[in-house]
Amino acid sequence: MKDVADLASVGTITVSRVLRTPEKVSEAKRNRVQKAIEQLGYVPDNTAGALSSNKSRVFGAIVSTVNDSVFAQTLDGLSSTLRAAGYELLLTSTNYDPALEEDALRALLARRPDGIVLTSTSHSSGVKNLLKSVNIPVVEIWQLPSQPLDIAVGFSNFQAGYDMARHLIGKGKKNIAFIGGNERGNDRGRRRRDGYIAALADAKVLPIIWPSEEQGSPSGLELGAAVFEGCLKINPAINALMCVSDQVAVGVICEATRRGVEVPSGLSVSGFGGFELAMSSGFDLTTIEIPGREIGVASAKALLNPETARAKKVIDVGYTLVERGTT
Amino acid sequence: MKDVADLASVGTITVSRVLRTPEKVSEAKRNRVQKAIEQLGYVPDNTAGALSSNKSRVFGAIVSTVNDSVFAQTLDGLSSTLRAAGYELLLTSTNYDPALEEDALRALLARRPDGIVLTSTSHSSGVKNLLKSVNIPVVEIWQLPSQPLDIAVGFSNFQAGYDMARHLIGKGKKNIAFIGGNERGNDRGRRRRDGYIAALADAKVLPIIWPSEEQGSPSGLELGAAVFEGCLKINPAINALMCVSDQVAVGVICEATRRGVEVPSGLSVSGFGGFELAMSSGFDLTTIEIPGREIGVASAKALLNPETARAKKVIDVGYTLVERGTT
DNA sequence: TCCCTTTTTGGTATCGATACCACTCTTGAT
DNA sequence: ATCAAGAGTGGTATCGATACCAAAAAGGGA
Repeated sequence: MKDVADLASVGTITVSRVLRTPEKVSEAKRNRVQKAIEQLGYVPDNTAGALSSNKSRVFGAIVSTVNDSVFAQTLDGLSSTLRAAGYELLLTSTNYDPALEEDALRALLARRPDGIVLTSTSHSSGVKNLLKSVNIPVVEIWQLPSQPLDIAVGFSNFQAGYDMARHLIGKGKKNIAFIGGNERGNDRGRRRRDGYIAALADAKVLPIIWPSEEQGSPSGLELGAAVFEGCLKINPAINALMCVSDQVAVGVICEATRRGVEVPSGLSVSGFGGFELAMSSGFDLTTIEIPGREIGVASAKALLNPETARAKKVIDVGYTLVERGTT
Repeated sequence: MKDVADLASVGTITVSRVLRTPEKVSEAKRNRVQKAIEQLGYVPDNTAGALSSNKSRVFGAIVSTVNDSVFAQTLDGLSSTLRAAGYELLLTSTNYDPALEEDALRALLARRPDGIVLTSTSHSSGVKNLLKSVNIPVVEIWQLPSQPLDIAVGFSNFQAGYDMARHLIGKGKKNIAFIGGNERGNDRGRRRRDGYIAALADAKVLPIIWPSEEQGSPSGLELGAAVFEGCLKINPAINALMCVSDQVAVGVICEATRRGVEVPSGLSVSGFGGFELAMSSGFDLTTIEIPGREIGVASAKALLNPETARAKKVIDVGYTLVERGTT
């Protein structure tokens, strides 16, 4: 920076201002500085800037996994929006192990981020204390806790489950089973199921849940395929399956096609997520579409503008029940 | 840090050593320092450390998209391995726009990473110059360029395409079409196609490629479904489809099931990628499995240990042709 | 013309860690 | 007992930017 300043015959502070607040520098000097920067191939050192200004221009994110297409969309929206504003994203994944969260957080905080994004629901007291002590914006995403730590961006899984169940009931189906959602640590799926239970209770219909909590089960597509040997064999009266995810629903549909079961006349199937899988014309799946990318974008805005976001506390991005051919 | 040092009655430098090189501090002082750290809830400031030691303990990654499940696995492997070694990952996505790469790189370099991971193939001269001037390890992943900038970790798309085509030929299929892989900027798909072409040439069979370069086309699952109205209508003799990706292959299989076309007796189908989609018992798809996570892990090791990695220059993680029921 | 306000500019201290060097204290061999 | 080698420890300068303050330059009204 000194070199640039010398070449442009200005003080170092003026170079700094050209980069951070160019409007405060006269046009003549600004141009001279910019030319010098280009000529020397100068790349500013943000670590030094972070130290002196106490602003790192970096945000940290702790996700349970990157390995999920809707999470990926969220990350994408988050990262693009932050980058457009001159910030970067420091990414850490806990691989669904809540015990790693505190370690991961500590490591992130050592990099002095200007804000943190968390995807997990419940936090250890160590995590809460750490977050309290640093006093930076914290955004919890993908769910709407009743007591957000700071700011929350997401949608109501319960309400979405409720709406989908009502949709199936409205189609005249009386024997509706809920498939999946009993994995450890996946309380988003559990809330969808709770919504389903509530909707059926309101309609005075008994809920059917498969697999039960106790039994271990395959997941994703395989679970969908297993439904025919499990759930439907036990209770052949079932004529609608409300699946915890699109993957499960696609598994059901593929297996139904193979067995010659007509969808939706013989069996209605609904999914959840709005992955590419479901949107594709190949399956024509009725599902709940979640604006994954928008969650990322809204979180980024909340981080960049914590005061306005804190006024709302909870930002509901909503969801869309998309009715297609499988119900 | 001063506070910790005072509380433990040692010099600040000893506190630093307890954190970075604990083996160089006597056990008594080390314990005292660690107690003081805990008592004060001290979280070290890495931005300051980065400034003085010229080591940020952060690596940068520029990916074309996070929104792809195998890329996601790679990121996962990368991030976990780095974190286990006390490093973090600064993630940037270019959304498949090569023009953004230089901007993204400049922004990353401002954070003084200890190394960079790139996923794109070809780089502008601006990018090359920037990378040359900083003198840190650079790892290009997911392909094996003949002239790597520094270190490359990946596998040969060409060879994989060649092998799969040979597999289909070995199954006695004579009219094998290659489906997809003509998207702009996706030269990995193109190399698979080149491998296919080479294998057919060796076997003295004419290649059939659909859709052609010129025509726009849907992608993923939809492309697979469209094959029946496009490719197979034009040339009904085709009895094997080698798809550029698992998504396309699954689209083909679903549509085939719907139309009552028997797989593999009437039509063989192969995929590429080894996504969850393909591995699931629901489809039983013959495919090339790519060790996505391993690419991430190997890249992390290369970054952490650039000297040994540079000795190899190119690290081939290979792939596996998994023969299942669709061929 | 002069004085006051506003804009533009630069010097210096500072952020919090580590590098470098110098020093003390062990330990073991002669 | 003496010395050399090595382990353990601390003081001080330093990394490269920005904050803070002060000063200079520019504009504007009387």
